[in-house]
Amino acid sequence: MTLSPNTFTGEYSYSLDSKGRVNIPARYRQALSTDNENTFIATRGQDPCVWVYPMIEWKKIETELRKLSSVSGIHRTFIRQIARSASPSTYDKQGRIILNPSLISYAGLGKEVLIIGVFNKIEIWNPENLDLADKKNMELDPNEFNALSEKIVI
Amino acid sequence: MTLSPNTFTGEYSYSLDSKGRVNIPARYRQALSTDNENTFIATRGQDPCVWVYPMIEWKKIETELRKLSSVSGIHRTFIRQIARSASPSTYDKQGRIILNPSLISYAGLGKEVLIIGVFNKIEIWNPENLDLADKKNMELDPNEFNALSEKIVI
DNA sequence: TAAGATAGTGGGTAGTAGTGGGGAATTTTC
DNA sequence: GAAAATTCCCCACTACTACCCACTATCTTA
Repeated sequence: MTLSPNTFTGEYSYSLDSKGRVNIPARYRQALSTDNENTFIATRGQDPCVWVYPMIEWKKIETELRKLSSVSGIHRTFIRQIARSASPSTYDKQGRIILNPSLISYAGLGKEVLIIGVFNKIEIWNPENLDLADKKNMELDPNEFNALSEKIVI
Repeated sequence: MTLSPNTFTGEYSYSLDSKGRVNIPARYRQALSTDNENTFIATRGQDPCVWVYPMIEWKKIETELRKLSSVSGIHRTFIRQIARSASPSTYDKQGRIILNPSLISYAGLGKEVLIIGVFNKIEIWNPENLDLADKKNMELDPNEFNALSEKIVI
């Protein structure tokens, strides 16, 4: 049973092999609509992790970025930062995508990785980094966190 | 797997040989639609790098530039800068294009170059220059960068 | 509970991609 | 018109990647 198409939730512990391959959880693959052609785009997260978008979700971001004019230097830098780390990957017969070395080192991934579904995208973490990042974000902004809980009813 | 035709993302480290040849990453060549006839146009980037456009993308830019009035000196200079250094290059059997010496020196390219796909064009960088340019742009306008990330990347 | 199906992991291999260099063809110079 | 220089095309070597297969563990179903 899956929720809406291209929506991911839940947490999985998988392994990254010596060739840079990670399995996409079967649940997530089943949630992927066919127009994605079994393809994801992996890119740098804003936290130290890898963000994985279904292809059609990524294209929405791309469309937004294309609207930005290249006249200003900061726009060019912004677009470049996002584009340079983005690489499409179609999963193989076993359901794995390939992460390129630069993404692996950015997220500090080792053999054991944590895969988390965050609605429209998937995050891939080194389990240790996740704890650190969460703690850090909480400490930085405890009020913000409380404000959010009041705003959003779960 | 490639995204839409004539769309490039990702980052590659390749070498510029003694004859001024650089490889176009296989991924990018595969993304090139056939009406480009294996041809790119290389020109000066607005940052200190080489911009490489698929032929048909370049033609669009050319028509845009034609529309710009040549009344103002700034316009004339802008158009001249882009036009004078633009040169077409069809890639050889091994997938390489040739960069002319003036472009190489403009971008300060050495043996090792960084190739970045920025959606509608490809950028060729000296890795050191890229860091500098990004830092410079960030310092000029740090707030705008954050504003953009909040608006666009979800 | 047993058997079949599905999911995750690991490794081998053929084909492709990247790099360097040689030689033919063309252009330039004296 | 010949020699030199430059450009362009082709070939060969190496390394890597994408694909395929096999094994094990887990889940499902009868």
